[in-house]
Amino acid sequence: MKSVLMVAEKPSLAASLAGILSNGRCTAKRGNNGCSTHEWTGPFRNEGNVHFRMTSVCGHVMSLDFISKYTSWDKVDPVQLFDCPTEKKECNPKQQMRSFLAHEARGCDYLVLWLDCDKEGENICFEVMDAVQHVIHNVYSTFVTYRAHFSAITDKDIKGAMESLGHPNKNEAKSVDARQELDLRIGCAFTRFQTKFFQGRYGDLDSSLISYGPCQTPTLGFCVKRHDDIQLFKPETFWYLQLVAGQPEVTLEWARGRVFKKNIAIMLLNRVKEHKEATVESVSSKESFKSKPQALNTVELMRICSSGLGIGPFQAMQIAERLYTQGYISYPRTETNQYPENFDLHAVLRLLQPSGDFGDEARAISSDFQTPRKGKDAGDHPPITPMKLGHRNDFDRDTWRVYEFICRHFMGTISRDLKYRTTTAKLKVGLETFTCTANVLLDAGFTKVMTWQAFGKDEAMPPFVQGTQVPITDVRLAESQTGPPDYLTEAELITLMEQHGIGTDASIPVHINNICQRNYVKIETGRKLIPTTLGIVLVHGYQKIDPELVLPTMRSEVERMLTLIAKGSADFNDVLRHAIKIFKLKFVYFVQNIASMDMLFESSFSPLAESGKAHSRCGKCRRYMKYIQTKPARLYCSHCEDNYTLPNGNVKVYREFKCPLDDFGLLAFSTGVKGRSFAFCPYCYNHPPFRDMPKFGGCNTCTHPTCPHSLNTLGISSCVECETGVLVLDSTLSPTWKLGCNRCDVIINCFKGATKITVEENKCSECGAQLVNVVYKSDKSKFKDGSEEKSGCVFCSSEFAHLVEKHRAVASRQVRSGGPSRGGGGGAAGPGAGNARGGRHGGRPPKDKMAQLAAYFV
DNA sequence: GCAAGGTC
Repeated sequence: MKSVLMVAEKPSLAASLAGILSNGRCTAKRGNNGCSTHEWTGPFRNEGNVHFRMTSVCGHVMSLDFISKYTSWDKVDPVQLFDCPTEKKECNPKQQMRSFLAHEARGCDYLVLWLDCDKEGENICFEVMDAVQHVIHNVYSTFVTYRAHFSAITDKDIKGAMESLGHPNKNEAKSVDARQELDLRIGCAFTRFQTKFFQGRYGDLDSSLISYGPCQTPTLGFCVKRHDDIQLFKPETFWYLQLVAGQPEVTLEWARGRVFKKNIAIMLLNRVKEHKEATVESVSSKESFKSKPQALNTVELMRICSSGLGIGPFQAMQIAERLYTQGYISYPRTETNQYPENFDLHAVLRLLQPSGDFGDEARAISSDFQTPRKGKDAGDHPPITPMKLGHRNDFDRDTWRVYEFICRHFMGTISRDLKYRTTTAKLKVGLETFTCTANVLLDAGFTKVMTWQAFGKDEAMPPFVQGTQVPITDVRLAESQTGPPDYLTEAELITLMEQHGIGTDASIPVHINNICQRNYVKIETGRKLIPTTLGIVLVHGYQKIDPELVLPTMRSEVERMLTLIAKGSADFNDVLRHAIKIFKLKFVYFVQNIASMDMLFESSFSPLAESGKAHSRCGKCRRYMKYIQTKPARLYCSHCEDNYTLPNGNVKVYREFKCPLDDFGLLAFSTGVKGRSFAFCPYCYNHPPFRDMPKFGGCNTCTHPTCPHSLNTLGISSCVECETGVLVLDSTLSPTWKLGCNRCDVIINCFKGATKITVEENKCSECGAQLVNVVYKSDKSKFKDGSEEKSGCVFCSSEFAHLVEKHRAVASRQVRSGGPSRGGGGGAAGPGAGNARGGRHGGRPPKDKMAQLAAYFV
């Protein structure tokens, strides 16, 4: 018996297709990459019975990238990315999709491709064929490989597709290859160039990546456009007449709406004032409808989640994905908003009826079932509908809200339209016309279940009778101003993206998420998108250099060229070469004129030279803080609007270290090689986290139990001179090392050139100081026996004696007792070992470190 | 460290 391999785009679809094609009689076996294989026996074309094996991929198998030589941002000029070689790599090497497919293809004579019926699906067809070409004989032959064309996952459609198999479309697949290559080259070239150009110039750019992309940049463009409209808006004053008449009194609307010239308004007012009565010219009423919704597709789901539920599209899709994998809703990524012909709407309605939350509505609708509206059938997946009844307690709050919305929306689509009556009265005063309208609800229709769209209160109207006179109670001139538009809402942005073909249902939330994460826009209350300074400056910069770079039409122009490839009317290589040439020219021009964008950056951000080298991140918002060197020296976080006082002296960023308490980037303070130095957290320095830590203290006064920079971890012994200080290892200047007192100016330089020094748990049996472990590079060892590593006591170990010197910090205040006798006057003489041990020379022995710490806690 | 497109 012959065998047929069939491949779908995702595991869930493979299962559905196998179920339909085998009439529910297939076996299933789960692969270790999440893809299942289903098997059964049945007839195939004119082969009689064959063995079917149906499996799937997980979206694309391959993705495009530059060859490894061009991955370096430092060694490669971005302009090279327009011509350099690319290669296809497996999207997810861990999945081993290619070898999985090859394995499943063993022994198969035919290949039937069930990928989604769009260009991406066509492209994946060829990825699958490539993966199995060495296993299935003649896989590129039209007698071996077939393509199923289906537009809905229904019995009829799927079995029909099996009866009329076609062939994969090479041109459509190639158009996707071209799109991938263009996006890669253009996006990466611009992104690398911009990032490298601006990153090194400004200290307070709050994004580590200044990205450009053919979808994300126009998306940002929409947000900035609205911002500019608001900024450029000039309010205009206008005037209008308000007429009060009738019994009960109503304020009527002026048919002219408003006028922008005051003297004209006054003239018209005076003419009206000549009359004491208004004439009822007509009273008419008509029935109006508000249509029930169309079946739900992805974009509409995202829009309503954002505008109605306050859940962003990215999160909404994550929730929808989870609801789908748990079987509560149908596949959530679809453009189609029309139910398939034989879709069993009643079955869905039946499963909702037992619900305690909307079961009443479900039952009411089932006895008053209405045919749903027609919409668009994109041929991908059926609309999003409930598949299983869920209960409030099954989900977290937002998941329930999304699920409940999907259920209620479904019921809305098979409800009646909302019906209301509008009554309009037209009153005439001289030549001026005034109207009064009142709406009265006749049938709530779908709003009974979609309660958030409910009709407002019924409106009343005085009993105006045509042809009669009505006394005018009052007429006055009102003044008002035109207002600016509001910022773009997320729902509006989604609509704009959809209209301009920016992104797809699956990628729209990703693009919006991107421009938020890159700090180009912020989402404020009401899910409005407010562009940041960075976002505004970027878009304005493009507009100065090459406005096309930010126009949504740029994407559609590329898509138009790609369609030529897909239709077979243009050659793949010609189109690609042409498009790359254009964008390379644009890129070169952009690079040449980057100064005009830089001017905008200059006026919005602080050049790095001015803001000093020390710029560390704020622990609250993770943005870089401004280093203000003018006294008093401080760090300023412009986002949080907080200031942090700094010690006077040299302040540098202390590598990548962060304070474990507040996430602020650690800094290193020093007054020179021979002066004091310590690590500190700018937040703790101003707001000590522990009672025993002094204000304006460094990490060497912090009693955090585990932080690798704290007094607890790096303390060695009590100070050899002052009463309360502790000598703490300072590694901020390594490979220069010192023990510094955290209270006075005592400094013990030691172990110069060591690569690593760690403070050990154990104490010296003689003086009680913590032991240290010192490591030198093998060829740089300073130990007399040449060994690389030794543990011992800084004060007592003879092997350490020649590596430890003691002196007082230079250019600092006099310490209390002083005395040149101590420790041989700061020379290299026996590191105060004498005073540390004996105390006979007036010094005290170093106390037990933990006892010292305990004293701190009191 | 980069794009956009699938899907999980």
